[in-house]
Amino acid sequence: MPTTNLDETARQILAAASRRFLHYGYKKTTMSEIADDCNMSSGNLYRYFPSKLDIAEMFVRVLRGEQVDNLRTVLDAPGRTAAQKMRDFFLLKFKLAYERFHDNAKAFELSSELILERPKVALEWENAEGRVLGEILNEGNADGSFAIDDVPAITKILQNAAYRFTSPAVFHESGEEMLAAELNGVIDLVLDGFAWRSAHRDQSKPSSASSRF
Amino acid sequence: MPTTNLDETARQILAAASRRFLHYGYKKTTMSEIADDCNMSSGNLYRYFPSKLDIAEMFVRVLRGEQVDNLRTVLDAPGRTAAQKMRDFFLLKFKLAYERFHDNAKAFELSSELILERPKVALEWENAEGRVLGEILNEGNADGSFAIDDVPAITKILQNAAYRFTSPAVFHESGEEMLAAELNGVIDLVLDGFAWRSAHRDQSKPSSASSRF
DNA sequence: AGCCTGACTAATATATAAACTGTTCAATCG
DNA sequence: CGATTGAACAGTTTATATATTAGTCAGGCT
Repeated sequence: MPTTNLDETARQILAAASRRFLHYGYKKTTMSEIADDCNMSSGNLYRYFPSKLDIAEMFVRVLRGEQVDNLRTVLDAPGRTAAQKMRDFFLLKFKLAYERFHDNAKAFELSSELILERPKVALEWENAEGRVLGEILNEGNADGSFAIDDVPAITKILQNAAYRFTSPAVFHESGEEMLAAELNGVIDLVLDGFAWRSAHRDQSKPSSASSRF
Repeated sequence: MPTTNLDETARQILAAASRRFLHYGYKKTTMSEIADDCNMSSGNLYRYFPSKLDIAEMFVRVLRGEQVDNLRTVLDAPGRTAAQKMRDFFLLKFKLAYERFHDNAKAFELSSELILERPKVALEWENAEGRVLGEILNEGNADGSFAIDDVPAITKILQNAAYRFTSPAVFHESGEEMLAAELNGVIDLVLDGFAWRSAHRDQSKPSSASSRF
């Protein structure tokens, strides 16, 4: 979600609002303040954004677009296997989330507020990141290191398994290094699961699938 | 944490408080009300519990003790492999957490309040459940179906990977069946990881361990 | 006409006062 | 004398009044 399709004035509003959101928090910045920063009246803001929440949504969309672009660079890293890229992906995602939310109450407030009112935005973001992850899996399939038949399903499973390390609510329990080490442990195990499936791709069904109650 | 080491009066207080906590919520039940239910003065409560929060803590300890006992029954299930028991463990844990917190604001409030003020209790609980899970892993090691060298470490990893399905905050996003299916997907993958490690137990190190950044 | 303004309103948030609750402990009871 | 009480206190929650803010729109400006 780039800012290029936005009006010049809209971009100015967004920039002013963003500055205040991060510095003073979402609830503490008023529409009048944003308007003053842009040398316009508060009423005029509504010619460019339907509501204050939509300004926040656009701000978060831009940030998250940048984050997805950032994650996408993992795909282009030369000399890395698909397995390594998968690990890079999750470690980078964890690092970005940790740095954004840890000891940054303002960013956390903005994110919480938006997700509470606009849950769809969070889903879109997860899907966008899932697409990048899916490309990594496809790459592994193509070079023969993976043997994943249902890439979207496995993408979801991986996101679920790493949830603990991407959920901001939990970042205060442990330090960054500790969490990163535990994330690596999960990834190790998942990769070994892939290795097993790759080695047994011809077999009909994994035995574990029949043992659900 | 059984109630048997408690004074008769303490048990009466705990029972009265528990009823009110679940029916009216933690914050809305007063010490006077609990005392009235027990035909005693509010001051007398403090001869049996240091504070209101300690009553809540004891209540949760009892509940969680029962839950751990419940999970432990998975261990005694006859004719189930260690892998099946591991799946049973997590599906049961998920089901218990879901049923307790989904559409039960009072239980959720009590749990949140306690964990906010007494984070240690949550850790103890996680460790107690981890011990049960560890026994399952040991069983798999003993019968040769697993090949886990560091059982406590793998226990932690499994708990991390299943975090999404045990964290009450997230239970409103999807339905129970959907979440259970996704949990099964994670367990499938983890079990395949175990299978791989079991088949390669003689090798020196997994290749994935050297690719961390 | 097409933008833009700023007073206006309903709704939300803040500040203040009143009421209540967790906890203590000197006095009372058995 | 140990067990129990309930008034008293400090801290918190709730209720109320006041102020601010998001969003609207009739009118002014270019």
